[in-house]
Amino acid sequence: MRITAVAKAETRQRILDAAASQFKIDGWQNTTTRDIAMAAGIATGTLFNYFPTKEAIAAALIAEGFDRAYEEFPIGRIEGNTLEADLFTLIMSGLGNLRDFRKFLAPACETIFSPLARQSPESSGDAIRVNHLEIVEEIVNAHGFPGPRSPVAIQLYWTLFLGVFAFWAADDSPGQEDTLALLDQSLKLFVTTLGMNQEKETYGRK
Amino acid sequence: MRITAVAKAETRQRILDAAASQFKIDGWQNTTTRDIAMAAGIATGTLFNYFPTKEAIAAALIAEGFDRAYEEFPIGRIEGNTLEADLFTLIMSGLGNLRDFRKFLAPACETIFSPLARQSPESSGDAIRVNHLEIVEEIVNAHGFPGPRSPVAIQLYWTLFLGVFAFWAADDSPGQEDTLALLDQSLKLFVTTLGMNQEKETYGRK
DNA sequence: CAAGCGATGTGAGCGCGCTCATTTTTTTCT
DNA sequence: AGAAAAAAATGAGCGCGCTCACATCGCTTG
Repeated sequence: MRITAVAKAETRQRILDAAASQFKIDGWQNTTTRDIAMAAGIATGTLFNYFPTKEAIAAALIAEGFDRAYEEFPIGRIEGNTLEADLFTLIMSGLGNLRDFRKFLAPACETIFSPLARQSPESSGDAIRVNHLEIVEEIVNAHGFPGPRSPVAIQLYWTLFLGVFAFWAADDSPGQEDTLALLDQSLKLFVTTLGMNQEKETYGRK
Repeated sequence: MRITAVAKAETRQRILDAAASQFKIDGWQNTTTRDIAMAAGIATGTLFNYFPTKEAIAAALIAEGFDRAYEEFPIGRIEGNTLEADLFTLIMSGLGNLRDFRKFLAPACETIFSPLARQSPESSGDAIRVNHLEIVEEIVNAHGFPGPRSPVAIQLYWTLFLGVFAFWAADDSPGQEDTLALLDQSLKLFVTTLGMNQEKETYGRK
């Protein structure tokens, strides 16, 4: 039982490594699940014992990157920073961790992140979304906007986040400075929304 | 040459009708291109002479709905309305035309609209996006925000639009009132952005 | 150690979107 | 009208993501 648990974790990691390197070589579309399985030294069927879908593999890579960003984020928060600055730091940290995957993960994220894919309640991307929103909620609260947020505000945040993510994935400007500008502007708008909702609770579902 | 042109248009329409009704019955995922072809009375191969991909069929249905909205939109515009109000009218009109498709088109749009799918320059959804942005640009200009818009502003608009679209597709609140609230708020933010960019041109790519 | 059993690995096979060599239909030319 | 060329339709077939009936492993028990 001990041995197998370790073996499973190792296999899982081997799949992720194999997938990451294959994606880098051939891109998302051109990498087949058979390729990944072969590179990881397992049968195709086995691969699907570890990840329910091909996109779940990519989702796991993305989740890893953002989880690392959450851990790195200073527990105390605030320290005189504005809410915008904290969210800016958090998001750029997450994107930074995904730097290596930027190019080839973009097409994958289409399916993972799309707000339109919401029909599958336990999709690969849903966990990432929920997790991310929890962290953001926490930070927002720490800055004196007591929750809970209205559904409109949450929806807006996620929409803006997706927009930034998508832009970042395709942004070849030097130092991704265009992404920085977009993120800055997006966060300003989000905080504006928070302010509005704080004054007049017009949009929450009753 | 005359006869075939008419026949081709008829076949095209037959495909769209067959697809729409099949989608309604079985949803997007469960409808196969073979189903559509059979229902339209043609071979599967023929279907792909008319539409390059399955998603292009859905894209055509969506484009039809929005094109109708563009036509319906009063040419004079403005007439004392705010920019928000005009955009609100336009978008709600487009969504209204897609009412019948709302439920089953959502998963399709994932691939069509996703900002992450930008890698394919002549994808089915790209034409819809470009077309829509042109109309919006025109309306914005008519309201005294002379173009051209900064890339950040355009990206933000499309992001917000997608968010609204996605929300609408899944919104079962009575009369889609939650969508109305989200759209209202989204447009406010967009106009805010326009105002900011007008005063200080900070974010445009040099 | 052998038998039993759950957990894990396996790969042939399914149904899908889509392709392309071929056949069928339509148009053009004399 | 008939022959040649162009356009359109066809469906067997390909490669993909994913499944599932079965094989294999490794642990527990007598």
